[in-house]
Amino acid sequence: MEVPREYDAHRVEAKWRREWEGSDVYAYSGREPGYAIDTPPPYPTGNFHIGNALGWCYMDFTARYRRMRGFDVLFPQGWDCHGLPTEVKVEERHGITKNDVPKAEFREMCEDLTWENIEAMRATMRRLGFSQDWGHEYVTMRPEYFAKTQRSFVEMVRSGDAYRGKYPVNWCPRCQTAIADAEVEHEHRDTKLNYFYFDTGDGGKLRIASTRPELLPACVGVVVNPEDERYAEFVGETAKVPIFGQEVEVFADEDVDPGFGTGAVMVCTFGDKQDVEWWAEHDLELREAITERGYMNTLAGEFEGTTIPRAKEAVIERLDELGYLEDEEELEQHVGLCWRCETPIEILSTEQWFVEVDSEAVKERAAEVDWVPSHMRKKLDAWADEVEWDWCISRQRVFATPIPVWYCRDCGEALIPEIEDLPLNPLRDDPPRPCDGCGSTDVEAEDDVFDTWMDSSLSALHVGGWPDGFRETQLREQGHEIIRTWAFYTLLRTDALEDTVPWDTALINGMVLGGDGHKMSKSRGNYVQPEEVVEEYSADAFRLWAASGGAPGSDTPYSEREVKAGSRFMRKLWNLFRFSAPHFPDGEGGSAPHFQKGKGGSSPHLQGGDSETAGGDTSSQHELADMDLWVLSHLNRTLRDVERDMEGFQFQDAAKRLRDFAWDVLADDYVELVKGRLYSGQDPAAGATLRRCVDGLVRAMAPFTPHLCEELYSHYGDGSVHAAEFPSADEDLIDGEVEAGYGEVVDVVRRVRRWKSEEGVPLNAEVVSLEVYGAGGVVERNLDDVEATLKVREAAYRKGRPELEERPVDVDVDFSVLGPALKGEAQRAAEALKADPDAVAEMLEGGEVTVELDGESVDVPRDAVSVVEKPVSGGREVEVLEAGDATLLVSR
RNA sequence: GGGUCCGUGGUCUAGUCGGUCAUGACAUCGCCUUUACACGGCGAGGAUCACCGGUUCGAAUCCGGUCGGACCCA
Repeated sequence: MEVPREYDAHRVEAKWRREWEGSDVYAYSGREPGYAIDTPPPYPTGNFHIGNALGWCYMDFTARYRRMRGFDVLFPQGWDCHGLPTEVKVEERHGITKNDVPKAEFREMCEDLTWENIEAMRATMRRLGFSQDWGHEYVTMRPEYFAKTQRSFVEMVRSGDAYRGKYPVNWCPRCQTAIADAEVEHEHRDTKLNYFYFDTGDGGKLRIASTRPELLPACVGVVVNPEDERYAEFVGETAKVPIFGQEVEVFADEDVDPGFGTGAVMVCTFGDKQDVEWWAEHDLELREAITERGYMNTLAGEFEGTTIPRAKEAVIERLDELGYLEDEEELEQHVGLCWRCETPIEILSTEQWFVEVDSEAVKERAAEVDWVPSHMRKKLDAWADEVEWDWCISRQRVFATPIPVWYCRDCGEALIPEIEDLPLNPLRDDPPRPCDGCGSTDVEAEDDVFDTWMDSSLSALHVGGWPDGFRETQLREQGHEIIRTWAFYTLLRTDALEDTVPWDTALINGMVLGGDGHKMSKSRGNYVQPEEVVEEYSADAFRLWAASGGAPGSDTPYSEREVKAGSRFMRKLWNLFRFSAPHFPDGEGGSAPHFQKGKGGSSPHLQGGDSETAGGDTSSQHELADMDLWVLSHLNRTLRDVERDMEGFQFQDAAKRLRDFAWDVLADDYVELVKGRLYSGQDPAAGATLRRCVDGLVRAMAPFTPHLCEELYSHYGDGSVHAAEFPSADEDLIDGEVEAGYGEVVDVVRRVRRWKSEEGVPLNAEVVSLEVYGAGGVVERNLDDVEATLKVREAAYRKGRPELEERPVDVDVDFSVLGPALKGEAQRAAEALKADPDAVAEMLEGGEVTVELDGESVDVPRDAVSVVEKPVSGGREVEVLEAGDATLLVSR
């Protein structure tokens, strides 16, 4: 195998990217067992950002791992196209507003922009090496998809889960559309609390405080706390609204905070959600003074046609002129804003379609899902408890799925199409039949469209095969900031439509933080683009950062250092492979050598070649050395733990384990120890063991660093590593005794190497003699390894201790024994024992161990203490080293 | 204001159903060119485990509080 000296990540990654695009390694074919991922369909902004990339890395690790585990993985990519941001971009780009051109033409412009943006994001995804099956891509603006959105609506109307009605909704005056609770953001704004009064019948004054005096024309009542004695006399009376003159009733409600303002509140339709509650509960009149465009209407009289902020100023001015205004004070207020344009929202009562929200049902479904990390479910539950209104699904926009409904002009009934009529656009298509109610053919098309979440909340259903049957998907991956929207709506819709859960597991990623500790965002300027990282380092290095940056769910600081560390590890693997490959046994294809723990008492063997066919071929069996068993135990222990980590989506643990094995165990210890045997050329077990370890690493790392591992694996000439089997642990080879036994040899070698380093002696300088005292039998029979690795002319194994004076220097106390035995005395007893190691040593030899505390002799359990002895060389020209329990005498 | 998570060497981080001496990476410093790798190896220094209190023989770990941060919500 010819392995180039340097790993050229850019060349290699480009090569395999091309290769994979032309192959079907990632294609889903429907074989069992299946593993379906409900990949998020991102909004096609054209920018696949680093936060997206983190989540996609998690999915890709899982997809690749599952494929190697034999699952037929469905890793599709969707695009959640509809929505206002694209409309706004299109308006900017063409210098128009959506009303300047026919809707169909505007929609086409939106589609064009969307395709461009999708292509840009696809390129980034490919560049990062994600293994989606592009044959299963879906695009929500395509009729094939939005027919499903429409169908889901029709089904939910029929089942009573969706309905139409006139209710107060959140309204954005700028976007001129209704929006859902989940789309309302909140912000602190400085405003003024205005104190003024209403005249009451007998010449009295009812003082109220309001932040929204411009809503006086919409005032339909005044409410006070029933306990508030100041206002007891007014309850049931009427008051006259200043300027506008309507008489409104004063009533009592416990929800009024007597401590805020004057304790008397005016109820307007609608200032806020509290108004809506009072309005509904006390059956008040509906007086709306604000238009859908955010201007005052005719009810506002002289203020008609002004904007809300201007009306506010003008009304305050007029109140002042008329002598009603008494005071103003600064107030920090919480304002609801449109999530998209940050315009303060209004609450208007309009005719809309709604989906019924059953928070309890959603929570029950959420409880059936396995959340990783588990606490993320609390976020969903908390939101479910908070939702106040049913989900308003109508939007007064253009670029969205049309609501497939007509309304009868004669009897007003809604005409809902049949499933087979879908997809359709009522503005373009003829109604399929006359009105169901009166048979009239005079119908009017609905020109509202659906909330985009109506499309995207079907993603799991779509991936799971709906409406042609539905099979739960295995994995949903998303960020925790959209639990209240996407996760919530998806659970709700899957429950309503299929009476089940959308996914087995919800894996939630944290935010990617910038250098300032805040979530990375363009507006903060703490932003790094994934392409930049890939350009400077590599996709694989970026992926290693994503894997090891933190546990899924926790926020992960982006760290260039981590990316660099990843590159360095990749280089280590490359060099490890380059060193090892020439020593791999000849004539073997892709299968790594198979090892067998010896049966019937014989020692473990390995078999060269293809394990399936070489089962009885004893001629190719080689006897494994202790060091081989040692490293194989470590390897298999690592693989066992890695499997557990991958199953639990703990990528950072898996990556760290593999790194530790590769670097600390395999490269730093085993490779150094095995060199002697490799160079002798007489020991096929050495190369085979090395092969097995390297092969296990290459396969196990493949989900994380697919390009590097594909390149390495290609040297075997056995196809794609991504079609290979994930290395499973051979439990028989995991043996703590083997690890401990040969571990002593490793300790000896490390200690002497360190000594050489401390002495400033080159590592390959010869050591004249080495005597090892007090080590186990494994060290005795592996002295050759020690000699070869350390260049020792002659190593000797000795029983017992060297003839050196040994002096007790310290006492080790085992608190897990001493603590329970002596309770409160433990700490002092330990101090007393440590103070006199000689005495303790003597007592241990004699039998009973006691300690004097306050003049009293206290018994100490023998196994709670052990004496630490230090050998003291008696003037000999040797160096005395400690390696674990062994004592080494070296001379040079 | 509420919820969730978090606060460990200069930086990032492991450990958190308690057991003396706290893990690793990056950075810093010292030594070493040994036929995979000097973008390497071997070492060294560096942490009152945010703070206060409690439980306990014993707390980074459990409990309560304080302060600080992030995200979400009001």
